[in-house]
Amino acid sequence: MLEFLSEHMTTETAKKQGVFDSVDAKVDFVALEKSVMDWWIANEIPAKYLKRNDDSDKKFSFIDGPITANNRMGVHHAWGRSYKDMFLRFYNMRGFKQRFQNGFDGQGLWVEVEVEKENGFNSKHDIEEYGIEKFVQDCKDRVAHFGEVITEQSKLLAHWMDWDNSYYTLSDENNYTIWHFLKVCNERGWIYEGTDVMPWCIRCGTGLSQHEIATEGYQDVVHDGVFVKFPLTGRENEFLLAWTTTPWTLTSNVAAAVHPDYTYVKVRQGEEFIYLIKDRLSVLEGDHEVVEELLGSAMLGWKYRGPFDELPAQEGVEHPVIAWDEVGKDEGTGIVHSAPGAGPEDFKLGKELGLPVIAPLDEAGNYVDGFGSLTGTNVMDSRPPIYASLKEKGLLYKVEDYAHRYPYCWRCGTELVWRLVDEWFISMDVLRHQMMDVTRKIKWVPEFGLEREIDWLRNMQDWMISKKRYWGLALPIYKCQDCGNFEVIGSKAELEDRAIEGWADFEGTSPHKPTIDAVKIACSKCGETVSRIPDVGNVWLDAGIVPFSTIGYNDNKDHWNEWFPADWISESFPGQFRNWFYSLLAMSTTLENTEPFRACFSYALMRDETGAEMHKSKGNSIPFEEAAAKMGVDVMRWQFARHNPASNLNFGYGAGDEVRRQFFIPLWNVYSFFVTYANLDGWTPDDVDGELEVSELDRWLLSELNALISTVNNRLENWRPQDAAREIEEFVDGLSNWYVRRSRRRFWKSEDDGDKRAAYQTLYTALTTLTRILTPFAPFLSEKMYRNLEGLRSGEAIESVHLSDWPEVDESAIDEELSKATALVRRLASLGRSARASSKLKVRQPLAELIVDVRTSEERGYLESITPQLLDELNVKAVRDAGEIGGLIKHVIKPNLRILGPKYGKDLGKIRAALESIDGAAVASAVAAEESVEVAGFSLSHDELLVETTAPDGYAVASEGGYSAGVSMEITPELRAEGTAREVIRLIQNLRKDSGLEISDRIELFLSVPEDVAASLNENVDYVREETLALSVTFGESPNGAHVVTQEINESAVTIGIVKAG
RNA sequence: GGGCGCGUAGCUCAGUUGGUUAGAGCGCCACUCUGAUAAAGUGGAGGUCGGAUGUUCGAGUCAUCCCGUGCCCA
Repeated sequence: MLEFLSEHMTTETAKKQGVFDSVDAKVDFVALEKSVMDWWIANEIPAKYLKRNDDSDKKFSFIDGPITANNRMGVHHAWGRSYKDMFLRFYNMRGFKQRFQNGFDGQGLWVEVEVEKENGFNSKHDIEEYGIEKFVQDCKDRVAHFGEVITEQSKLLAHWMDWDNSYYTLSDENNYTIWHFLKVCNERGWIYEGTDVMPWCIRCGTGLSQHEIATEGYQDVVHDGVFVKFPLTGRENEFLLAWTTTPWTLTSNVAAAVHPDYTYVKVRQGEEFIYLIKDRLSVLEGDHEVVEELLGSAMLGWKYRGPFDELPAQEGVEHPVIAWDEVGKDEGTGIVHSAPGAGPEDFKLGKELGLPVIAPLDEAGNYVDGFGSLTGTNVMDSRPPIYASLKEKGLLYKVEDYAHRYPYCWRCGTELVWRLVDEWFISMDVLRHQMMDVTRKIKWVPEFGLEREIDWLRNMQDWMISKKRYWGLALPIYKCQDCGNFEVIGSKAELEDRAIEGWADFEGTSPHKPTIDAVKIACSKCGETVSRIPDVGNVWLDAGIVPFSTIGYNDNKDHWNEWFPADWISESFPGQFRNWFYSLLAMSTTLENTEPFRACFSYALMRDETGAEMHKSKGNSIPFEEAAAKMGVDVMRWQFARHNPASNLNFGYGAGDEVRRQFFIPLWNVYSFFVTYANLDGWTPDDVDGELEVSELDRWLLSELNALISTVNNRLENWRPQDAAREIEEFVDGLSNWYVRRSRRRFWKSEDDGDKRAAYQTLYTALTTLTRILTPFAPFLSEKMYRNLEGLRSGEAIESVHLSDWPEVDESAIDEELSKATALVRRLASLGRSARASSKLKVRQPLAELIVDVRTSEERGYLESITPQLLDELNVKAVRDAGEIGGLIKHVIKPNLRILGPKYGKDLGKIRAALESIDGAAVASAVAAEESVEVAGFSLSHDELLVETTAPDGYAVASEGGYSAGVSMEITPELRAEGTAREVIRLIQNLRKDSGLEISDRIELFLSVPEDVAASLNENVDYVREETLALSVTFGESPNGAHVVTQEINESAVTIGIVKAG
């Protein structure tokens, strides 16, 4: 057994000044991060990092998806920003030149809504009263403010971007580049003004595009389901029973739709006859009698009196029964009230049939003229008067609750209505197919992103690009009120060229409302003075153009060619397939017919730790700064990095603590261990004199290290950070729980020999290499370790790990055989411990032998080389291969399926059956002799069979996956004595420690023990002295002043005293 | 109604081209180690891998259908 202390490692050696700053075994990661951050700032490391590869020929082009600068950023943003920072760091350390440009999104309704809230506005009227110019300025100010806030927050995350050069989607360049895009669309004939019934927010006073209400715009609510009687003309006392969930639209009823192929019934209730679909008879109240069945087609062409025929708006309208295939029989009455001015399907149907359109609402949701007493009242208040009117006319059959999903305004939460409006669109007829081709050229991560995007493109309608608001892209569409011609202006210069008035007022301002609207042009068809349409643009135009606007598409084509397309973009996927990814694709396809990015990395949603949605109002959301201050940024980033991005992330402090305890603390312990002993020994990395005795353990660690670099490279290159992080975790586990544990005595021992120097050299190499691999994931800790291990030591060293090079793989260091052999030792050692545990025999008690069984002859071949490690790990005196023990044990022969399967196919069944009853011992010896065996008429070679063995009686065995380890349970007197000695040594070591002795202090040892224990100790007295640094061993009472402890060992009371020697 | 995911231990998840007896962490209980020590390790209990059928010598893995769930669309 090695002694771990000696002369020269006495007090004076311990005091020798080490080259590394001492490392506290306890660590406060948050405080550590603060000090690293301060050092970065003081030494301008981020700035140096950004410039690191300015002269490189290799480029990595990242286009940032702009974050909305409308509020503070939250932890869910930190997730995405951590990915961005991670991959950019990886490529920076590998020498790729980058732009590091962050983006802020700033135009659109979301900003308007917040500014309205700040000012207490409730409607567009309030804004107009306040003044559009002031309002727009407030919006700009808000974006500038939150741009700064998010910048500062991001810096806390160690998100290193070129913060002074962030782009804003509200910039002139961005807006004018969109103009160019729109002009190109118009040149291809894709831009048109359409009239349609659109979802409309009466608070915001604007329509919403399909992109905006899909999915997250819906809420589950309960509305009134209203059953209304429509009196049939020419059929006395006969009524259609219609059904609607939007009673306000009854005022605009024009027709009633039935399904021509479904069966309807005529029902008598009292004096009246009611028609409805047969399947929905259950909706009727009270007694009824079916008097007739008829097909829906039989009802076509019937006329009825509308429920609000008295209104001027209804004057002259005839109400027919019409056919519609979409009529369902699962809800309502199978008779659908149709109002082409207030429902999208109704509008489409009405258009086909040439029905009149009655549009009841203005932009604030008030009834327009022609609706009698309803005129001027709001749609949201319309239920009571409408029900009252229907009752009065005897048409209201009943009202009941109806639960359904209904669209709401995604910004302000107001219930939407359907309104007939004129909006501007980009036709997708041609573009959609071109976009699909472009989409297929891109690498989507996760892969199903491709299908999602294609699916959206296949189904999406034309892109509605107009919005009747104030703050946003000024759509450069000029429509002549005289001749109806419209033109799209493609640049500022073109506008100046075409301007016939107002240019002087506009010049010097940004292209926003209201200043842009001072400029008028002359109609190219009729010469009339033409104004811009008042609408602003869809916000996804703003974000979609950035691969053009931010890298010089208009004014520096060389630069643009250098950086376009992006190598990589990254964003959260819910929503982005129809938003940012979509608009990027649309604009790049239109302008260049090519992909705007080569790889798209996307990730799911952040939830709280229990998997619930995070909401400020629910109190389960975590502010970013709080998370940074409580769990630390590295822990947060690691939690992000190790997660599978395709599934939702349950984020929280519990998970963070797990990361800290499972990963960071063991890593820190290794680092702390290294620094402690290197300092104690005065070891430095420059300590290169003398031979190194590189051990197998050293070679193993370096092999694992180089394999790790290679794997991490591969995983990150393929956008799989979670795999990279887990590989690193595996490595750190091996480093901590195998390399360091197995190497401890090499560091403790006295001689300054080649073996010890090799251990230091190896561990140092592993740690310094690991710091670099960790850098993209845990930028603070890696810097801290790097500074101490390398940066502080020499003026020539690169000052920051973030400026250092990513490690190269040394293929020659990778030894797969050794890696497999070591994996086998670890596995067998683990099984051996398991066997010991089941036998209740402590590791401290030496045992005579370990019998191991492995699965393949390849593994059998490793046994000799790993035996010393097994002896040491499991405290046994011998290791035996179960295959050599012949008749003592039972053999089970199994087919090696991986070889036999492809070779024998169906015959494998026969072989298996034969093996069930074969003579195991005979086959085992044949296999051991590498002879072939006859089985079921087939000649199988030794490597086509697997021999499994079980240990004999008297052994405790553990097995798993074809591996077994058994320890002999028989304890001889000699083994017992040694075990006892070990117990006593442990007691002495504890006592030394509790008594405050230095590691290297010598002691006088006094033992007051029963006779049998004394005998055991006498047999092992040299061992006891070496291990405990005892100069003398005395059996008897301890002198006064000795440190004393009494404890029971193997049912005997033992009293030990120690006195520090000399 | 259609498209795309997901479904593996009580919970959260891993499982690379199909291969022998499916793993980890957390939680619970017990134990071990004790000069990395407010760390670490080992064991126990816990799985018909959502279900069925098929392909195959062999299916957690591939195919089809069904169930549940989520997202996207109608």
